Amino acid sequence: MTEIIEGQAPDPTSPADPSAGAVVVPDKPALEGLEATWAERWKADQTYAFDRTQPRENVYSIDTPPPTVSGSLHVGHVFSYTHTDLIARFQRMRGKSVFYPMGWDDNGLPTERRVQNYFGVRCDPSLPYDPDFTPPEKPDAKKQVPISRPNFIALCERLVEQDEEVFESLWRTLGLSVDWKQHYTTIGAKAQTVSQRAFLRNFARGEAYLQEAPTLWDVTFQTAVAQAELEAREYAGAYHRVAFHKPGGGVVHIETTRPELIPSVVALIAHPDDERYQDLFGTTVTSPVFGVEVPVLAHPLAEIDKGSGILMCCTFGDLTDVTWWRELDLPVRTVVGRDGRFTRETPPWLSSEAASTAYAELAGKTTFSSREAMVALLRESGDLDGEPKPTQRMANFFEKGDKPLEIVATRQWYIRNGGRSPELRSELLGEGAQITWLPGHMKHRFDNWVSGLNGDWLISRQRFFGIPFPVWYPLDAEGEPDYDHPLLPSEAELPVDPSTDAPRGYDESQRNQPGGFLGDPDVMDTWATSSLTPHIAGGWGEDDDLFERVFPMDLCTQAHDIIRTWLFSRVVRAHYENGQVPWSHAMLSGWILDPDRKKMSKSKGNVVVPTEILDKYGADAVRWRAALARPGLDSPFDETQMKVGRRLAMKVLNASKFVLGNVGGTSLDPVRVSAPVDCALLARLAGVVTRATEAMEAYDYSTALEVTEKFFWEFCDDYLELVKERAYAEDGGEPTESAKATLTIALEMQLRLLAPFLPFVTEEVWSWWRPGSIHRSSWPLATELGSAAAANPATVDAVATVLRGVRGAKSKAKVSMRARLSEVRVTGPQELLDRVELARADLIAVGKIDELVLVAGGDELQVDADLADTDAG
RNA sequence: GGGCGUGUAGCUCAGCGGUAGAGCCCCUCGCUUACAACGAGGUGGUCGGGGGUUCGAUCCCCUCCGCGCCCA
Repeated sequence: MTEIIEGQAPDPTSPADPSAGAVVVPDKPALEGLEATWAERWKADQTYAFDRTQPRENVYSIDTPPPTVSGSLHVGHVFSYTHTDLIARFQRMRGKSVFYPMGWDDNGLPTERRVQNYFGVRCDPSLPYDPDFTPPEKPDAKKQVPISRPNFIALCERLVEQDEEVFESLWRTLGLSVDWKQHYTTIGAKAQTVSQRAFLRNFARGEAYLQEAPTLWDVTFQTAVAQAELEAREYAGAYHRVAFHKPGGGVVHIETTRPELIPSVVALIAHPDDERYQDLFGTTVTSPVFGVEVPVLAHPLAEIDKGSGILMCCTFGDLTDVTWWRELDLPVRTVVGRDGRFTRETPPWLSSEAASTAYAELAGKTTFSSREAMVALLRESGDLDGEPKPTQRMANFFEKGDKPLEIVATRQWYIRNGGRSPELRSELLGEGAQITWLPGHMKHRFDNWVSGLNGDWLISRQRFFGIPFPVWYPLDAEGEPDYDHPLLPSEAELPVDPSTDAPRGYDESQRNQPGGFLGDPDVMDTWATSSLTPHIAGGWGEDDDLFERVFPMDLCTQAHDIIRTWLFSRVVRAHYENGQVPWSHAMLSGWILDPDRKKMSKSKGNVVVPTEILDKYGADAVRWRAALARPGLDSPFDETQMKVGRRLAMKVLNASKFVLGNVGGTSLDPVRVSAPVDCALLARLAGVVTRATEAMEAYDYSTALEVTEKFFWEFCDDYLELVKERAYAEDGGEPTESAKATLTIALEMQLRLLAPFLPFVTEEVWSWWRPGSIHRSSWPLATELGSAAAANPATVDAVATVLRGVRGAKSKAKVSMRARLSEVRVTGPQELLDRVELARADLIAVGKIDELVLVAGGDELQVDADLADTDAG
């Protein structure tokens, strides 16, 4: 008996060994329990271990999205991760050493909130690290204990570990062929070091910079928000028609949805072509209530046909205000603070008695309350024309927030992403063109996003749970920070946390002291970390030998909604760090929609929990359904489809039981295949192998499954039925041996074709008589079949047509398939009749036909049958 | 408003220049020694509407309509 060493594919072209060991076929094969059995075995055997001794050309490496561990997974995730696994398994069977790591995204807001609630703590970066800290025994969400950032991160890691176990178990049940030894997290020391090192290099090369500028600000989360995190939503508001006063008397009306910002007005603006305001351009007007003098200016972004055509620019009400501020060189007049409330102190430009009295009505209020107060003031002064008219306006929201974003001037870290540089934009578009997009049209989304960028990538967040910036600022004698000369660690010192570590040359006692230092309190945005997943997973800077074997990667897979974030940001970082794209292929999966074609989301309550569906139908069935969803196409979730996948898995078990158990097929030697119809079947199979292989090579897993599955059902329904009698014959000699060998060869090859899709059931059957794991065996080649497949596959069709005709006749006569037929007449062109003749004996036996007559005539095969008398009626 | 995609049997989807396909659903029959949580057979469509190119269009071009996503 031949032992096959793991990792070494059996050589199917060698003469089949009849001694391939005992065939053990269960009496009643079942799908239940296969996931548990094989997931455990694969883990123990390290079936999917990455062989890092292989050179780059023998490696296939994959960058797959690290799931947010504090979130929950739904069927959509299960589908798209399956798509990745189909490719991974195919490449592994093609002989590649597959680098398929799994990461956990435990960085960012969702985890932060979960830790706060779970442990009853909150992060206060100003506190020192307490090595002996233990969280409160009875967490009280209302009395959260303040702790240092390192303590907070330690708790996050503790919690995340539990989440990760649940996730890993789900992925193992689903059969993802991940190498679990390669796993990483986005908050761990490795990710911190990589993120900080990349940041230091970006800074050294001038790609990262610190700037005080108007920033989109979420008042709920108290943090800056990047362009990629915006979501435009309809927001109920009202147009207020408000009078500004001309110097010589008379008024000009503007319409605004945000009258509360009148105290911060810096100009009125109309379109340069707007006839109505030509006389006003270059003059000044005074604001109602506050009496502040502002210029009337012209700018093409003002829309002539919207409202009165003229509007007020406040710094800052929206992003257009930022453009005007920049392009028209306007002053900054900030009234809304970071907490979303109007500043308590009266701003200097409102120093007149009337203005400061009026402002007192707004100070300290939320934008909502101050709007009411402002409207009252306008009514009082008579500057509100008519009543506010309700409207829906589009406002920018943080995708996780529920209040419209404000714009405040803050100091933030940015990475240049082309938003302010046409040259860089075109370089990045050029990088996008290097990637093979699957499907191709997804490139447009990338191009559109890059072309539409209007500012650099804001990477700092005023949060706690994230990767800190490795930066301190020296404090001068007055205790004022010098932001122009940040203190940086060396790469060897990484990772650092400036909230607890002191910069080189200082000690902890100098923290926040005049002449001392100040740690940068901010953390990196979660995308700033995950933009480096190929580097984190690939050991960049720590294990360069590994990195060179896996980078640039072959494939990135993800859903299409994060092209603008995750995909784009990785292109930016690899462009800077490696001067190339991070992967050659990007495969975008669609979404799973609920039956009403709405995207599944937790808030809608239409999420299908993956564990339920896996329990109910089995992993192979769920994977089968996932494989039907082609790259980039959304597909509605339909449970009835899972049943079809389950039936296929069941059929694999039963057909295998027939071939290996009942018929007792063992030989894989194509030389034993002699009957013409058997050769034709193998010829057809050779064609299937070729087409399935081409499809898989083109990442078209759906087509590969389709052609394989179609053949499999025909194999079961037609061929297997046709040769049943011959295969069962006890002293059938060569014809029987031919049938048995054909059945066995075809089954074995089909198992390998199906292995990426149905890893559990194919492995189960493989284990009945083949050594090793099917997942380390080789992807089939048409040439394995040799001359046995050198026949015309059309014979299979001709014979199957007759077989179906015979069945149809019996079905029409409403008799059992076992009923005898006294005579069957087949008419058709001679060429086809010759093919039917090749399987005469099989047809007679399986159809229980007394006499089979072939009559030339007509263009296609027609079958007529007479029932034998005994069975008629 | 701009961009991308999509509209084929009741449902989910293939096909993309040469007489409409699959699975599910539905109907009928059948327990035949792989499979009754099964098998066999069958019904079902003016390929979104309208123009055009072509000997011929579901497929190519134009236009309109519906739906989805991305960006304004």
